[in-house]
Amino acid sequence: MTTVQSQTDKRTRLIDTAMRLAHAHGFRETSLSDIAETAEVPIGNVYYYFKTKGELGEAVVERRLAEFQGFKEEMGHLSSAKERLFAFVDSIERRKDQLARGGCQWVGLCSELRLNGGALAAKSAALLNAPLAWLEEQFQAAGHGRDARGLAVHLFSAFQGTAAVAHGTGDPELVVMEVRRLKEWIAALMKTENVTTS
Amino acid sequence: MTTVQSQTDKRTRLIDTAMRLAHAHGFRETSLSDIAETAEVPIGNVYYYFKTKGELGEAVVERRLAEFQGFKEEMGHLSSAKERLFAFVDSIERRKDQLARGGCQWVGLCSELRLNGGALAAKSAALLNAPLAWLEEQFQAAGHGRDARGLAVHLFSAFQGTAAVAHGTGDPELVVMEVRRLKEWIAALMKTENVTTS
DNA sequence: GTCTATACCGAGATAGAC
DNA sequence: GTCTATCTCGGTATAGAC
Repeated sequence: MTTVQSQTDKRTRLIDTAMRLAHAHGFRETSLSDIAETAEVPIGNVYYYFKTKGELGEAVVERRLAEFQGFKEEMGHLSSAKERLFAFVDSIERRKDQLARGGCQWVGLCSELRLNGGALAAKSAALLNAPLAWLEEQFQAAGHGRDARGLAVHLFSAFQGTAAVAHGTGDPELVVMEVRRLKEWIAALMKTENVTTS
Repeated sequence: MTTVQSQTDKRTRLIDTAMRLAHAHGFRETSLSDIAETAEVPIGNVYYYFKTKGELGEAVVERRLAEFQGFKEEMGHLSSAKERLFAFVDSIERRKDQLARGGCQWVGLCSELRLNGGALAAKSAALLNAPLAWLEEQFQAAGHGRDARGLAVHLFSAFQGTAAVAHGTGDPELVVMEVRRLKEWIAALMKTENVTTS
């Protein structure tokens, strides 16, 4: 049992560390040695858990996707789509420092791995599409079925752009400014045609 | 004279190629061999023009900055800030395919080189700040001095986000959708307090 | 000024001892 | 299952012939 646990511990530690370092410096920029050293796992031992670096990358993508799944479930407790949209925006503000330091942890990874081609590229596209699809559902549920896709793209773009600019300037306060604007936008939109719950 | 010209030609070709490949695959991902081969300059010869890869990177940044300077000058022909803001947005739409393929050529480079530290990082920050400052001036000139900075950040963020999402999905039509939205936003804003020319 | 050959290093990956 | 030693390759950079 101890053995099994220490196995999963190491594996988990490797993924965690890879996730953190990849967010800070980019995945390709991060060497396996860096990851192993930071995770306190002997360098060569990494290959016991992951056959290639790409496989570790997949694990990181899956972890990020799971992260978003977790977010969705939290949102499930809220009763209206409007509340969920506000909660989404709030979650952006809560991560302002993280965003200013390394950009968006989902789309940053996605656009980086996109070039790799193969299974990784395909899988990483979900990092973009999952949040987009979820936002689209919310707008639909909020009675904006007509251009739910457009609204979702707009909100998500605004989020991405804010992350990019905050990262570029290193200023987390820009996130706060933009979040306020986004909230006003959602509020105005919801007044237009306020329909239903869930 | 022929000799001198072929020198500058090679140097120029190297920068051009580096710029193109860096936009497509990222600067660090692009090897000097790739650049030299594509530019049809012998590999080792690169070091006659640039002592290090970083120096070539600087040249690329400078070229991108010059590109934006050129844009500013074109905009100078327009008589009102409002027109210039619309022209900015139009220029985004014109580059939709480029954006869908490789993201924003300014900020993409900036955020990539940011990690490098040193002179390159400092210089590349201008890729973000120059457009931001210019947008701020336009909003000021258009009579929105109060929150010109906020408006500039908003517009530029929207641009960046659109580029990121279009790149992630590979769909240039998202740019068109967002551009329409941005134009409406500017138009509404200008009605609010329409003041002056230049 | 131009180009070739090569040194050098760090990264990913493997073999195999324990 | 765990870890060390090592191979290989590709990239930056240099020395030096022409």
